[in-house]
Amino acid sequence: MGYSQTHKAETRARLVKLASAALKKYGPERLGVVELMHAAGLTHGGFYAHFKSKEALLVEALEGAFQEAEQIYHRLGDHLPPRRALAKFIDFYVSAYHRDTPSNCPIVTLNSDLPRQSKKFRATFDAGLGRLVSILANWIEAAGISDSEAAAASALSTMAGTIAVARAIYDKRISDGLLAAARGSIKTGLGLSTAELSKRTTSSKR
Amino acid sequence: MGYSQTHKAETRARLVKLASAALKKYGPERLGVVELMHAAGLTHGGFYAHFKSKEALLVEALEGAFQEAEQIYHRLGDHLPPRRALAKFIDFYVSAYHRDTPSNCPIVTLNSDLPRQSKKFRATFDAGLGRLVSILANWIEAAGISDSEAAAASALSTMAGTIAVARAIYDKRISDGLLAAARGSIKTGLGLSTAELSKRTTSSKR
DNA sequence: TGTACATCAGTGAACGCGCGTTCACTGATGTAC
DNA sequence: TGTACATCAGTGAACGCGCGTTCACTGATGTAC
Repeated sequence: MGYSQTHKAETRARLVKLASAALKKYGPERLGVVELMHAAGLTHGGFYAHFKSKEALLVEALEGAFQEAEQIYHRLGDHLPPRRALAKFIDFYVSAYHRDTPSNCPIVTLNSDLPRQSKKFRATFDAGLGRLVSILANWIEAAGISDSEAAAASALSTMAGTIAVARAIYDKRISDGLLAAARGSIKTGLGLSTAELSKRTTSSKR
Repeated sequence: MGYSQTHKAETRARLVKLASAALKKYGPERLGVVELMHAAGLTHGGFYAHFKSKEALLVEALEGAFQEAEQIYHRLGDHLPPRRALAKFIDFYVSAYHRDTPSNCPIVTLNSDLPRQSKKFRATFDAGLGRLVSILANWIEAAGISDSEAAAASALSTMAGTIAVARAIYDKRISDGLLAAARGSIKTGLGLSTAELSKRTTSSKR
């Protein structure tokens, strides 16, 4: 009866994925239903066969964005001793590459949009943020640093703020200096030794 | 001829001030011309007697927001030795009070909105941010810390990011822990001694 | 001092556009016989 | 195997609403005489 059973689910998944990228790039306000459907090769009317409303899509897209981030975090830190993982993560996150790649971390794009979003959206953000913090907190705890949850939250918000502000600065020299200073400051704040401080991974340069 | 010469200028100044507060509270998208004029006790049609467009208003409102911030920074740090000024500023900025007071710092509210705004708006933000960074950099330099400009930019973006994320977290205990951890981390990053670390000013509590 | 006039800040109805949402319809696909 | 039928993902015109902007008008205020 009708299309194959998987067809609709596939289209839906594609929409969520596209929306997730658009959300991180443009924010909730500028993510348009018409544009999204066009990007998926469909017309806008079909949208409501998949989602109850734009808001429902936003929540799913945000959830997807956080899940993707979790995967990246895990892939980045797995099979590394915790202090190495932390240093690598900081170098990866607080990088010129991340600054210049808009569709990346939901925290950076959305933090100042949040107070204006729906309760469900904010709750999803809250939960997703908590999961990312936990990943960092695990490394921090394993590295023998006390109060790991607060330290992780502090480190992550710090990094997100740095990227957001770095994107606002025209002068690339100043912006690069900001990034370097932030990397150093965050590592020092976590008590990472200068050995790890100077360590550079490939993903941190690009 | 017509109204007194100062009347129009006064109305205009009032509009800019109201817009500045609304901008910090709601962001550029949600700042409505109709609402603004109503808040000023006028009707929306009169708006264009004062401003060429909404965008022109936004730029002036943002400039006003930064000038206000500059004054606050100066008032806070003047007549204090630089290390004390720095510590006081960090305690003031990274506080529960600041987290719970939305219409305060343009950096926190606007950082993630910026990529979607006009070039003029972004340039105004860039310039304003630079001025705030300079104020911090002066204290940092006077405190004998090297690379003061980058350190100041790093500290400020860190603080703004912390507040933005803290606002997104529902659980106040976690959020408070984040703030405390961030204060410590920023101070450590700037090499402020534990003496200054434990120092508390009245404005930091509230 | 009083009156006619000119100015222009502010009014409020109306317009246009973007955008989320609705809805009657279509046509490709799978099922029943 | 082939034909009639039912389903439903997707179509595209249309609607409604918010919001920035325009514009003909008003009426309070200051100037000229």
